[in-house]
Amino acid sequence: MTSTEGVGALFDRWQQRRLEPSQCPVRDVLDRLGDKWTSLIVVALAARDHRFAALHRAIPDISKRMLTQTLRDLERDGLVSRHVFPTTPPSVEYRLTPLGHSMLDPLGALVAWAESRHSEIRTARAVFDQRAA
Amino acid sequence: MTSTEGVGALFDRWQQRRLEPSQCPVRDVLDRLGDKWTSLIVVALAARDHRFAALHRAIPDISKRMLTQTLRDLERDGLVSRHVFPTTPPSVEYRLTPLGHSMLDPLGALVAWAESRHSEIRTARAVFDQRAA
DNA sequence: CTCCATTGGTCTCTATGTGAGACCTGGCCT
DNA sequence: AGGCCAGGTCTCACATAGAGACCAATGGAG
Repeated sequence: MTSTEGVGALFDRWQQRRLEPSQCPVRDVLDRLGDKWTSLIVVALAARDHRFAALHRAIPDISKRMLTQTLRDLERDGLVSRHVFPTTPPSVEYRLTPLGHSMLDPLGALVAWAESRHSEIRTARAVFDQRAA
Repeated sequence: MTSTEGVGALFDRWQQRRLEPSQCPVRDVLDRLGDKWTSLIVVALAARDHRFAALHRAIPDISKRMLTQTLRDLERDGLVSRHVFPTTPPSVEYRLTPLGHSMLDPLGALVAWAESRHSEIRTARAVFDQRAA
């Protein structure tokens, strides 16, 4: 079965379960990727482990508040682990867990899609905006 | 090269380009998937074409406001097409474009990952919440 | 001829989420 | 004693999202 058929079939199963978010793995998981920063942080941590400040430098337009919050959520979901070192001042390193690493293949597929289709999307936007004006 | 290395390498390229969102395909595209409803709508339309009200029934907890807005964004990006039929009252059908269909394979990979890892994530959450309390 | 229901939205108001940036902690160096 | 560092938390202001009333055009019921 292709992924396409798979997604359609999955949708029908959702319908049967009436899309209760707590029952639906996809809602549960895509809602997390469905925030502005999660995937960006995962990709940054895929490249290498990062300390808090380094992560903030890597993704300059996230606020400390959201960085903390997103990291906590990722930690809670078991995708990221947090390691405190007793230096002074204490330093904290964030790493992908094996579970986090297991997400990189599918996420990579999406990223590859994004790269290959980007120009097509930008063209579509330009056409749409042209037509609107 | 594995997707993992691919994602890491991509990250380094982002760093070089300083992550300017308009220059970065991944920001550009993941920001769109990074809203609460886009992927859900794409998956619904993957199963079959939908009219506005049917889509609203399929995803009951989206507001009309956000449904309209998300559909417009998807249309603008060329992932979804809008077809108006001159019935009375006029009916509108939404369909995935070929570009939209091309996203289903990578999206399906992510969905499959979500399904297979869901119980692991739920366990991790329970452990984290336990520890916090 | 009037009244109502229908579809695909838009509008307004409120609630929630996000960002900016000040502040905190506490040990070390000068 | 004063200032610095990392890794946060806190508060306030603003942007975004949700709920639900409202709308326009038409066809059918009475």
